[in-house]
Amino acid sequence: MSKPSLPQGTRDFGPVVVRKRNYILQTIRTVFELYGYEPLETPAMENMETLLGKYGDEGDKLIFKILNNGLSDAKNIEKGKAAFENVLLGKNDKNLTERALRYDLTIPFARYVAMNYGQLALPFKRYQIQPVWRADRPQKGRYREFYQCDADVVGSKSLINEVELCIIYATVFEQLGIDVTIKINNRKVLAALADVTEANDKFTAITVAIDKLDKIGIDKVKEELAANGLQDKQIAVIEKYISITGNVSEKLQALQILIGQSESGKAGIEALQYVTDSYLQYTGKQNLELDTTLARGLNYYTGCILEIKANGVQMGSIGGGGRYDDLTGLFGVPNVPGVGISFGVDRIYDVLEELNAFPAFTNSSTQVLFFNLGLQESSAAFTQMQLLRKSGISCELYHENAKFDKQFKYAEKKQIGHIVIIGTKELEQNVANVKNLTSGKQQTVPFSELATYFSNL
RNA sequence: GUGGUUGUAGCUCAGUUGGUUAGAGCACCAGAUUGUGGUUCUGGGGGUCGCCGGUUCGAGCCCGGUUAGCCACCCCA
Repeated sequence: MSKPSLPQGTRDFGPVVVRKRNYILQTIRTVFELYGYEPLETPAMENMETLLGKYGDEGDKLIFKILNNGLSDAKNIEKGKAAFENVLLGKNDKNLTERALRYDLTIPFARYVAMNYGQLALPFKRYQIQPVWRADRPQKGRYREFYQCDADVVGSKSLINEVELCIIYATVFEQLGIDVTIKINNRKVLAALADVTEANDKFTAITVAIDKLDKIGIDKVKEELAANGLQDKQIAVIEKYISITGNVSEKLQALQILIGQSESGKAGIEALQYVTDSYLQYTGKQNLELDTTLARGLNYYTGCILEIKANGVQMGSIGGGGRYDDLTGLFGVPNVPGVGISFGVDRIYDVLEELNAFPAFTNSSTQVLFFNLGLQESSAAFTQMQLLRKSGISCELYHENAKFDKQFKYAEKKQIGHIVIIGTKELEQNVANVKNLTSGKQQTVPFSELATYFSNL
């Protein structure tokens, strides 16, 4: 038998890692609930037609497809062979695969809203924390199976939602102890830029290029724009745009001059003005930054777009989101606008690890280990242990009568803070010897006071 | 999908121009030590050198293929 292994790009999460991840997820979940968002879960797999065509050509290639069952049945063999020929041509065929693993949480959410539109109390605010799958090649911070952690509100055009989502970001990262900058921009501003540049047909190319500014620098951006067929005159306008600097109001003023005459530009500037003003008014924080070069790849965004940068850490964005006008239109229910945000759990984990910012309690769940010193002794220990457990103190009894050395090492390895020794001497007097493994101090505690002793630690 | 790089004990890694029986540290097990761990000492178990093939009298080392990890590009979280 060959060595067991994992599929490419997937991971096991051991006890220590799960505990730390749960801490992150629980923090996010609690804040979502605090702001009135409701939980939703959707299946790991969706029908192929639900997913295809929603993420662009690149996206379609990265969808994990599920092979149909029963292909070897006599009646299916011919259909299967024909379907396979289709697949070899790069097409999809229902006779070979009609289901696929979900690629993100937003499209399944849109599908859910479209299916339940009549029953939902609008606006519908939901959060969803589940894994998604992509047939991408793994690299740093990038996996084939990873968790997304989304909050969206659909059925409302109000910019109050944008403001609240920014505050949710700020609250979560404050609770996690990560100093962040929330970057905001608006796709309408970008559309206006394409408009005044007279390059509406090159909108995607422009956004993709300027999004890379901080990564590759202005010269490479200009090269990329030229490679995409933009004239020098047009590139000059774009250069003017990405050179905008200053604080929020200075940037907005500069935008006003550059693209304020365009309908779309005006709307985008107004939205940015409102969201940044309100955010400052409600939080008093200065960490919401207008970043005119923020573009974000996903093409369904139509309004404000957001991205989170952790300060003082070398790491890509740890969250992002934005407004989309008509996602459910893809499923036959038009005119349901929405806006949402997403947390990058894996990267947040890496940031906390790098900052050494996980709280101590994430290290171990067991607080107390009862030593096993024989049949009589361990029986008494078990009785005391159950009393502690009733008081909410997590504890365990060493599984067999082993040497002290072994029992100590077990406690040490599991980072259990205290051990309890009940031997024949202690048994006679109804007391236990309690040792704090961190300080090395030991004291004798009567059985009747054990629970109070540990509760008061 | 394209390219680079790595794969030797549970973990981190040595291994000379190809040459007897592949090593170290940590971890593990046993003893010194039958009710007080973390230190120390002694001994021990553990390997298809990722996998398949080729060159050679002889391959951990050279060549080809393959697979997995890591990294970069495309794209994205």
